[in-house]
Parts: sequence; C-alpha cells; structure tokens
Amino acid sequence: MPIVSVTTSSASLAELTGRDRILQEAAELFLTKGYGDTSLRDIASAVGIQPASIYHHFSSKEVLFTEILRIGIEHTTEAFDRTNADLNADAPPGIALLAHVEAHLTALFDHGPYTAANIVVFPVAPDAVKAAVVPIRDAYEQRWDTLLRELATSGQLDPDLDVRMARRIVLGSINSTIEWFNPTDSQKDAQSVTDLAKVMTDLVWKGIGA
Amino acid sequence: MPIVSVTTSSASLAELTGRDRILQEAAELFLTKGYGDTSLRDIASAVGIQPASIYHHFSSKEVLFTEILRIGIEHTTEAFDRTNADLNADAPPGIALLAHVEAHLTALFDHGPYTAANIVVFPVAPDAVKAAVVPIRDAYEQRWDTLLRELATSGQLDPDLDVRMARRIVLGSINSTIEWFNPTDSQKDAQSVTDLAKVMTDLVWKGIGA
DNA sequence: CGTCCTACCGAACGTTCGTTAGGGTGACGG
DNA sequence: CCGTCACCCTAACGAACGTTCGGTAGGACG
Repeated sequence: MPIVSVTTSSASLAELTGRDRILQEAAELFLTKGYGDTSLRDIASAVGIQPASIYHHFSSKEVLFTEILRIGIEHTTEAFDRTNADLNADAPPGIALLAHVEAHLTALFDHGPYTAANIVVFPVAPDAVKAAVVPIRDAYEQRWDTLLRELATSGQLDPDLDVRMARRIVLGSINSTIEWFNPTDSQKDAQSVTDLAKVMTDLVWKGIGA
Repeated sequence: MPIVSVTTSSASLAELTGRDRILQEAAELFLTKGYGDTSLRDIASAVGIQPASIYHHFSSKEVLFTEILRIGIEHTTEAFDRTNADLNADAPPGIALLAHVEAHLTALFDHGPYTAANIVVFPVAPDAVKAAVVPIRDAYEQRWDTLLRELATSGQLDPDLDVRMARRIVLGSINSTIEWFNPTDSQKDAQSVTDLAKVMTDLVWKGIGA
C-alpha cells in the first residue's frame, strides 16, 4: 500500500480536491517554468486558493516538489512491476524489452507532469530535493539493471556493453522523447505511445541503420 | 565572423576577463541550479564583481542567459560544419554518422556549460528566452535533417523512419549522455568522448541487441 | 451543546530579487 | 593635458519571494 494515495490519470482536474489538486497544478507549473520560476502564489492561484493554504498540506515548497517527483517515480516503478508480473516467463527477450519500454513510456505520458518532471526539472532541482529523490530513483534504475543483466546473461545483449552504461543509454534515449513526442496531437503524424515504444525498442535493439 | 567572440575551450577560468568571465560563471550556475534559482548576485559573487556591474555587459538576466544558449549552439553548429568540411565525399555512410556524432558530443563536453545548458535548462527557460533561441536551434537541427536525408536516399537508413523523427531520436539519445557521462573522471571506467561517440553511434546504427 | 479537526483565509514578516541611478578611476587617443 | 570611454563601484528602488501567525467556517462526534 502506498504511503500516499496517487491520483489516477483518468481523474480530471476539476474532480481533484485539496492536496491532490495542489500536486497536479504544481507539477504542471514546475514542468513548464522550472522550480525557481514557479512561485507558491502561482500554484495557489492556479488551484484557486491562497498561498498560505498550501502550508496546510505541505511544510515547504521543497517538500511539495519532492512529493511530486516521488509520485512520478512511484507511477513508473509500479508500471515496471506490473509489466514484470504480466510477462510470460518464457517470452522472447525482445518482447520483454519492448514490454518494459512501453510500460516506461506509458507511465511517462500518462501521468504527465509527475513523471516528466523527473526528467526535465530534476537535473536543476535544489540539492535537498535531489538528495531526497535519488534513493527512490536508484531503486527504479536497479530494476532495469536486473532486466538488462538477464538479457545479457542469456546472450541476447552485446557483451561489450556493461549493464549500467546500457541502462543509462536506454533510459536516456527513451526519456528524451518527452521533449518532442505528444501522444494527444492526433494529427497526420498520429502515433500512439505503443507505436513510439515499438520505434524506440527497435532503435535500442536493432538501430536505425538498414 | 561571429557577432560575438566565443571563448576557446582551452582558456582557463582565471584568464578570462570581464564579459567572457561573466558568461562562463553564469553558464555554470544556470546549468547546476537552473535559471530561476540563479540570481545575478550569485553570478556576480562568483566572478568577483558587484551585481550592478553585470549590466554594463548585458541589459538583463534574460539577455545574458539567451547569449549563453546562443554561444552553445554556435559551438555545436561550427563543429558540425567543420566535420562536414573535413569529411571525404566518398566516405562510407557509417563513417559520416560517426564523425558527426563525435563532433556533437565533443562540442557538448568541451564547451561544458554553454552547450549543456541548451539541453538541461532550455526546456524550462522563460518563454522570451525560448523564443529567441528557437530559430538558432532550428538551423542546427536542419543540418542533421539534411545529413539523415542523404543517408536515407542512399538507402542506408530505415525507410520507415521519417527524417525529422529520426533526427529527434538520434539527437535526443546522444544529448541524454550529459546526464551521466563525465569525460574528466579518468577512473577505471575511463572513456574518452571518442569512445562514447563510438558506442552511441553503434547504438543508433546497429542497436545494442546481439 | 461543546469540542475537536480539517481546510482554508487575510495580513503581514523579513529577505531577496532584478534593476536603476549616479559616481569614480584608469587607460588611451588627440 | 584634456576628454572620452570601458569598467566597475555604492546605494537604493519597488516588487516579489517563502513563510508565519492568528483566526474562522463547517462538519464529525460525544
């Protein structure tokens, strides 16, 4: 059971109350304007409350931001574990990678600002926030290390690539898609997250060369 | 001739004077703490001058930051063009990609904060800064589009991958290395930028699958 | 009815912010 | 030798910042 309830992605903004509403609006603002340029007055006015009211739910701006990052990682970690549970034990290794890439990307685009903030804003976050979040990040990254190590020992991964470096490259590559991929613009470029996952898995697995 | 002189990477911090010194220190601070959490007083004290003195060289904080991003792109663009000029016309396509990946990565790690800020801080930069920088970014990205289109028309690129998307994936992948790669820590993990370029080129070209 | 507790408010606190005004000093060209 | 300019200074401005404090409306519970 999670320490803090996590808002489901299906809940619309207006349905949220109090604390969850603050988290949602704050996450969106932090993501677009960064930490330092987002004031508690910005957040409060987006929610429709007074700045002082935020302190009823969070003891400081840093704590609020840390909680946002934590929720984002929690979403992603749960998606990873769910995928692991769903995966057939004797599934081909390419399938396992694809499934986890898709799970990661789905978490990334479904829970929008929470997960995205971990990639976009975390690198320039205050040291105190970083320190609080790093352990949770590590736990998630170790899941990937385990996955990639299994692929390597089963001979399906280039042995010249050490696992930690491979994980960094793979996660870095798929994370970088948040800078340009938008699952909601269903224009002619129309691509679902599933399509993106396929493309990105192909990239890291087979490359783009013909 | 560039509008503004660009500091060479070999110049040490102490050698720089006035304006260049401000740019260097500001770039480092922006990169680590973000835009909003870096004050002009922070920058001034790092340089060893008074906050007001910055206004002799830059008309505002936004202009200073914009100039840093501009210099970073300029470095990268020049590295791209230099590589193009050096490349033998009949070089194999794999070599061309490798050369440009290496040029990009070298620019990324050689001119540290200037180029890195474009990846780390730009996404959360103030709108005015973004608007000023986007055109210069586009010019660089179009160089990559041209390169990838040449690889595609010569049949060496997966035809299912459209050029713009391929460019985003390739640049996103290699840019994401700044989050973890450090060329200066010559520990057992010792790897030069050249080594990294080789690995990243292999990734986007052939993938990590065995 | 009295007593909590949750969720919020209005007002203010001290601090820090980006920015401006105006002055000084040393190097250099006429 | 005088002006000009580059470069930096001190001092201060109003605005905005994170945060604190005392208070209040309303529901739950005895």
